[in-house]
Amino acid sequence: MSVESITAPETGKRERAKAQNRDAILDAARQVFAELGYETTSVRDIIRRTDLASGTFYNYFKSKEEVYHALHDDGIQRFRPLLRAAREGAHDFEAFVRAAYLAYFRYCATDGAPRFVRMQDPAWTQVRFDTPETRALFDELKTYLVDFLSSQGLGGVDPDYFTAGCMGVAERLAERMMARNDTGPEDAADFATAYTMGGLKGVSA
Amino acid sequence: MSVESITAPETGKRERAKAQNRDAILDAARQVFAELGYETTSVRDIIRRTDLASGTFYNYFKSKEEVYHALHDDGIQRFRPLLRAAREGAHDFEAFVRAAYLAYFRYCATDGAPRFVRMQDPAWTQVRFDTPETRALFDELKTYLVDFLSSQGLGGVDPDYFTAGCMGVAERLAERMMARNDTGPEDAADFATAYTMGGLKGVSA
Amino acid sequence: MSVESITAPETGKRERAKAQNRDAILDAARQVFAELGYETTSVRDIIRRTDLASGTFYNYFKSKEEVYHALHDDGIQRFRPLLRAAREGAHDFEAFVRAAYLAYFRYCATDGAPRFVRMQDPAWTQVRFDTPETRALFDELKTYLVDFLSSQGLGGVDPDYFTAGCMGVAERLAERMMARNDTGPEDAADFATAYTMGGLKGVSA
Amino acid sequence: MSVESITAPETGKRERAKAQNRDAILDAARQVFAELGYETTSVRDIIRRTDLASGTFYNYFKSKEEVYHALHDDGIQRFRPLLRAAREGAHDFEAFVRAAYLAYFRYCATDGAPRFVRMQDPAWTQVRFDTPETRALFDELKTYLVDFLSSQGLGGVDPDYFTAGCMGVAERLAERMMARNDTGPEDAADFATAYTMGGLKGVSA
DNA sequence: CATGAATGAGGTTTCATTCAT
DNA sequence: AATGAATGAAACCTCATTCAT
Repeated sequence: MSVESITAPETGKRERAKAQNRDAILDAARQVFAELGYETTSVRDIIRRTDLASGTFYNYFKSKEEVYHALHDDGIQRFRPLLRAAREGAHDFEAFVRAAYLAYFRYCATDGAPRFVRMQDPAWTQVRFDTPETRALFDELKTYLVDFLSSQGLGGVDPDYFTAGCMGVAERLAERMMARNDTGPEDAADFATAYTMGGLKGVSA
Repeated sequence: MSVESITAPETGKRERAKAQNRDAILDAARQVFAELGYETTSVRDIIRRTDLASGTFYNYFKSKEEVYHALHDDGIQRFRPLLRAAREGAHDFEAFVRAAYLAYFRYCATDGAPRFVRMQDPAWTQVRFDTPETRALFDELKTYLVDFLSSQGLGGVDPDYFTAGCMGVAERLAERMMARNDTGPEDAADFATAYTMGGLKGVSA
Repeated sequence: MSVESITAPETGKRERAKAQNRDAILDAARQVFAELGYETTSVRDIIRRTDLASGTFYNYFKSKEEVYHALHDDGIQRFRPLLRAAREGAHDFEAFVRAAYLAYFRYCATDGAPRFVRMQDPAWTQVRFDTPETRALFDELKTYLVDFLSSQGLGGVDPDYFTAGCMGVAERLAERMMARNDTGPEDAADFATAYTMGGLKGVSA
Repeated sequence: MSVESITAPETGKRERAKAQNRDAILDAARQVFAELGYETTSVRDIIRRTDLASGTFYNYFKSKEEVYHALHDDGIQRFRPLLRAAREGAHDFEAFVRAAYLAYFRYCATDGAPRFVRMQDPAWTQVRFDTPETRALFDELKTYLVDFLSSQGLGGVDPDYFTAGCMGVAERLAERMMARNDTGPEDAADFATAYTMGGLKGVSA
């Protein structure tokens, strides 16, 4: 019996299989949501993409909504460290803003469908849930922004609206960035940073 | 009662009935979508809210998606004249931006339905379709912005990103505005305008 | 337009079809319950015996239990007039008792499975629900018995126990009668009447 | 105790554990059947009430039906010695009848489980299986009754019907006894004995 | 022997849509 | 044009049972 098996007695085959299955379901769900859209996707569609049996789905998730949330929250949990790193690496406001936007656009470009979009003619469907994770991300960003603002004597700016404005810019630019071929995360981050720092004056400079 | 109704009473009644039925379905759909969310709502849920029979639905719409689009596009069609009016009444860029934001926030405040949102604990679901109408609105806004920008010698600004940024700001601020009690369309329009014109410098001025 | 259509405008094809379908489901259910037993039977088993589609079942009944009740209550409703007739035709207690037992045993012998019994090796299952109809039958019988008892100055007999005893005799004898080949409703009614009137003394007389 | 239990102390423990597990399952089943009714209960419901794993169930029973039978037959096996005792303690027919009824009503009052009844509003469901045990009980009772009858020169009484009548009276009175608050096993036994010995004449005496 | 996750058949139920009235 | 019952595909989900650990 190895030391390993003492320190991690729970990591037997069964546990590994469980984690693998859960991940297999999440992966399949990510794909199917991206292809069919959230609404059109059924639980069957998801499990058909795995080599698991239908009943197995219900050992891991209660419903399609629950997988969606898990996926969504996973996404946010992967992004939050990036945001935190942007915060920690940045020593002035503009550097933070740029790093945060860049992190987000890169994340969107590389990470599987951050928003599950059915990109088929004639319509795509986008579903957004407001979960605790979503709100926590919003709040984390707000905190960072407020810190910088108050350190610069800009306490008068409405922090809620400012945070919302930044997120709106990020979301919509990400959407355009991914629809276009002539531009990537760096361009988008440059634009978004200029817009956020100086508005029209910033972007036209 | 008009002459028409005497000579051909059936026709007038019928036509009125037809329009009434269509409207009844749309009204019911608006309510139900708002209550249950788009996904959860079924055609049955919609017709149950009217005093029509299930089959009658199909005399007016082919599917739930079609009603949704009709509702959505109706919303956009109600908004576009407002945007055009903002354009026509404005003689400089900032005046246009302000008027456009104000029109949008007022529209959201009074006609909350276009973004069928289920605001139930603990999550809301927002579904957005990308329809020709949606794209036409985006393009109309882009045209207006480009006109102003080029008239000011700012042709170097990426019009697609700029439009996207403005719409992102509008959408997210609208969301916050409706969630908060301490602020309304005017405040939101002031903030959005300042953000769009001058970014952080604008909003902190 | 005939007089008929005025007096019975509701009796169109549709109404007739509805009644037929309901009956078809009940008939199928009666058969299947008798063959498979209540527990083993599924809603699918029932509709498979009809030429209706699966969904149609749910236009008529909410569940297997509901069909069962309908069937059960139907049975009781068919029996109650027989009991009432026994009461009305009888001028003394013993005549009533005999007529009632005979009606019951005949009813059991002819009417489709009054109790749904799976008579297969190695076990049968008998399910009994206690519904308002069941209780109403018990109460009706009790009323008749009490009337006769009090008219004979036998008010001291516990009417609840007496009624229960008679029903117990009826049920168990019916069961035996149907399991045996050497005896029929008349014999069973004779025996039950003798038992009820005079107990051991009665039956051995 | 054998040498075995010294050299292999595990065996004793294991055997005890085995018996305990079996009993745990039976106890859980008794509860769940009583609460949910036979049909509604699933094997999962039963094992969830124990601290055993689902697979363990199948080391002891093949199916829900088998547990049910075990429980049912257990009940009958607990009752049969009481019936035999009634027989052995009684020196005339009436004494036997009274002792048997009393034993049954007491048994029902204390050991309600044998007739797994779900007494929920508005209906209860009673399931009865006809097993070899059930038939053996019927036959044992019939034997005793026949013995007494023939010893009294009453061979002409139909023993099958007579036994059935007695059992019907017992079952139905037990049901009423348990539903009522004003009466107990002794009253019920008195009534049943009077009914069985003298019918209406008996109970009104 | 106990465990408990995986299995997948099959049950329940909903629902968009059709079509006879 | 309105009705609303019938349809049956297909969704959801449960469950008894197996079997690797």
